[in-house]
Amino acid sequence: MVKGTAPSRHDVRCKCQDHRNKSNQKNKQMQDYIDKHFLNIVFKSSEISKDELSLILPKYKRVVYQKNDYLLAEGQIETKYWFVESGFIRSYVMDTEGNEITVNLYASGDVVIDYSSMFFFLPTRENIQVLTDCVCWEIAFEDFHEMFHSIPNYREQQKGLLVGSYYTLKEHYISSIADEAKDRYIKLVKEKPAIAQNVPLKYIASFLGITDTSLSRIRKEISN
Amino acid sequence: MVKGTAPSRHDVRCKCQDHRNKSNQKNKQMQDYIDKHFLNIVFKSSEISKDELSLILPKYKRVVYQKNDYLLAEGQIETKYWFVESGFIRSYVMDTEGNEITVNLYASGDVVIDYSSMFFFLPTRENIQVLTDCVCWEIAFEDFHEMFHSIPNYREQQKGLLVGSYYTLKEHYISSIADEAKDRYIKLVKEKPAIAQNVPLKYIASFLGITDTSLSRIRKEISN
DNA sequence: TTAATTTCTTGCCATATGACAAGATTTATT
DNA sequence: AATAAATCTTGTCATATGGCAAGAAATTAA
Repeated sequence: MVKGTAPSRHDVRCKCQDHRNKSNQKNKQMQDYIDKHFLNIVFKSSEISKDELSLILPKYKRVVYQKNDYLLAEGQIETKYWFVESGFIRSYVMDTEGNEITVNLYASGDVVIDYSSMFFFLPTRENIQVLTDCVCWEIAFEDFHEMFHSIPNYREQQKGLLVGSYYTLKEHYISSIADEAKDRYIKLVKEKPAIAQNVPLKYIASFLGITDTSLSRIRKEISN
Repeated sequence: MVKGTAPSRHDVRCKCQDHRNKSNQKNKQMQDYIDKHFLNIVFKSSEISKDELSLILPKYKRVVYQKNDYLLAEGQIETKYWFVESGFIRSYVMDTEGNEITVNLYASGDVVIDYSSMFFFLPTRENIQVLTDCVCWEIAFEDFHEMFHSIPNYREQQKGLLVGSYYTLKEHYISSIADEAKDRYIKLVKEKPAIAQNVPLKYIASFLGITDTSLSRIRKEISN
């Protein structure tokens, strides 16, 4: 988690364009760049080769956000998305009475994206706000789109992300119907301990579909 | 809706392979085949051309299911998916106490698919059961996969379906948290009147995350 | 047509969770 | 360090929904 003197998001650009040519020296630099890259972790379980990575990684830009910054606000059209390297992020929508409903909570390794806005060019309903200072890796939709069609392994990997998001959402939804609040909270603590420990209770409660009052009581009950 | 003397699902195969060659006569047949094809409706809002349709449509097979048939049962790996032409379908999972929880209800024009099973080759948690006699258009995963990579317009269209499913699920989930049961039911009646009218109350109730008792009371309240 | 299922409604009571508000505790700001 | 703000806990009471069970209504089977 970056604190205090973190550069503003506008200063931070990855200078990786330089790396893209053929001398051995540069190849070695690229190799090193890939190995040390945070996204190496994200991509390494896919079929994507080193050569492909050298095309893909430079498209991702390291960006630092400061607490309370918005990655996206209601009404905007999403033209990029993010991988979280460090920090915590929430997304929320407003219900008819003006309450903020937490739709998702993100931590290191997660993908932050509003698929429907990005793929359908629709104004988003979601507000995506950084809860602590954050380091993210951002990619523009055009770059994503170009690589999605030109690099089959990237396409498969990204399709996997989308399906994974769908799966996670469905499991969460089913749990919200089938399990009672206490069990949902226990599940969250087990599966996402970092979030359970670092995100304010009211956002977790809303994510679980209950009030902060209820969650506080549940916590008390569990600790006994 | 097909009834009574409907042929069993095993008899029904589309004989469309025959259409794929070049004589004018055959071209005319193909044109006619495309124009009258149910899936023409599904694809016509995409960028897919007639030529591409002549490659795509023959991969979809017309299948008839009879009331209470299962398209997919828990533990199986999904190797195909369906478009619904007519009839009503439910998908459900079992919760820890053995209750059936309706995850989705499908009607004409909908896509029936368990993305996570199909794309990750995982045994599904879902049971997909036909509630009335049904006509569906089935496509095998291999065919989908081949066309997904070889026909960019098809890929975009199918990506759109996936994103659309994600969007629908998210809206439904948000509604389950933000709106009370009565409003959710009213929304269903407005957005999917065919389902509200034709699917037994207990499945609708479960889909809305409440009991049939509650939904019955809500109905009464609304009618007053 | 009659019987057997399935589906839907309704009453009674229990309970999980919400709404509101007051304090306590922790964190941020000056 | 002092003050302010945000976060968390806890009490009281209200209410939406669940669990169970009985009966009515509709659909299906014999």
